[in-house]
Amino acid sequence: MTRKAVAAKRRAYHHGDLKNALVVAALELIATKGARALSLREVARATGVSHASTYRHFPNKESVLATIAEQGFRELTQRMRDAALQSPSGPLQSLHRVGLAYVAFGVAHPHHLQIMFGDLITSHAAYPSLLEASSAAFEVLASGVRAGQKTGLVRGSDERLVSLAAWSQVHGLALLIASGQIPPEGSAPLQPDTLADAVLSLLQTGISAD
Amino acid sequence: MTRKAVAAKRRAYHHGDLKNALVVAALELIATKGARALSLREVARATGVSHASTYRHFPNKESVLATIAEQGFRELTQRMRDAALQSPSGPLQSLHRVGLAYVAFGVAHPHHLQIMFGDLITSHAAYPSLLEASSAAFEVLASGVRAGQKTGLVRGSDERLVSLAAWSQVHGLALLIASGQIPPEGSAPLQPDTLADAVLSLLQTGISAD
DNA sequence: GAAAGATGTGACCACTGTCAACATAGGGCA
DNA sequence: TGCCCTATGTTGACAGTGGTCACATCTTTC
Repeated sequence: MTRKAVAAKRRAYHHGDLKNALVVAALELIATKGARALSLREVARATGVSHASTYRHFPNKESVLATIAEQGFRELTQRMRDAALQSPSGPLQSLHRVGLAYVAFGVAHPHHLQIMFGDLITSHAAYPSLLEASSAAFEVLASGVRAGQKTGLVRGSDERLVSLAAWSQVHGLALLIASGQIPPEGSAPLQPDTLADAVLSLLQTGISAD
Repeated sequence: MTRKAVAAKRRAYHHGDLKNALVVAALELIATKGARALSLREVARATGVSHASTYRHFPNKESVLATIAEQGFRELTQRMRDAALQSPSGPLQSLHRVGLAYVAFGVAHPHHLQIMFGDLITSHAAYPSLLEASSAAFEVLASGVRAGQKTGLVRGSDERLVSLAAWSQVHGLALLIASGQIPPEGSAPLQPDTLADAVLSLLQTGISAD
């Protein structure tokens, strides 16, 4: 056992991995109380550390959120990539699954979505790696569209427009579900995945080549 | 001139219409500094009134935001209704225009959109009139879909699903544009309305009957 | 014209993000 | 081995916030 490990065990003055510990604690708090209610002091408290120690690892609160948002984009990208590759049965089906993965992510992590797309982070441009992570996510969708267009299965005018349509559809649906805005009128309450499947089918019809 | 008016003129102890004045001031501040940065004390300061007076008219900060959100939904509803009625050239065109109106609203009032759909308001259910206002907005879209289905121009299985698809599309697009997430790659930067028009055409193709 | 209710005020509380001065631990060099 | 330097953590302070209270002042009603 190294010196460091021993020190860590008896809750040493130096934590050893505070930066990560803080992010983890922040995620837990966000999961229970929402992103907006997050306070750095509470995060520090939960980590068993003084309130100012945060500032040795992050310049400010926003940058903590930016870190979390970036992680969110990376996980979203991963989920979409996995969905795209799983049983490669053609570009359209692949795109459909990517969309489902996006919605599923949003439903599973509504708070993450809020941080990623809300206004908690004033300017994404201030965090290059965040920007890069979000572009990577968008790129999964865009490349799916390109593949579809290459095989002639997806309408071909402008890749950006079709990608954006798909992105909007999936993004809007995820947000509406995640924020509980879908009106549950009627006898049978609609399940998120059923709903997503149906909605994405309509999208698919729209973007398919004639 | 009434007593009240005279009193108002010399900045009386009693304001006369503080509730509205506060909302107006809040809107101005939000327009310049964003919804998240809004503080009740600043609103009170801008209105020339003590910070505690706010609490004679609103139980808390959230309810101020709820009022603003409600106003937003009412204006959105109005815009969509106007768009639907303008030159009645068939259900599909009408729906298309409603969608454009939605996106236009979002682009014009991104902060409003944030308040209406963000997590600034913890539970919409706590504000019945807000809930009613948002339902009214959704209803404009839904009734457009119904009209399309009645004339056989829109796919007919489940009205809710088609409405939701349209809502998602338009909502997602508005949010992506309003939050500046659309990647401006390429030589020609896409204009919001051009973009919305193109995306909504794809949606239209998707929901049209074969 | 007085009592009752509505509306505005200032003092106060607990809490927040952030900063500066200080404390301590660990790694590199003698 | 021992010492210094730097990275990391702490304490204490500041201004600003949402919210409540007792109190002041105005309006309405009888």
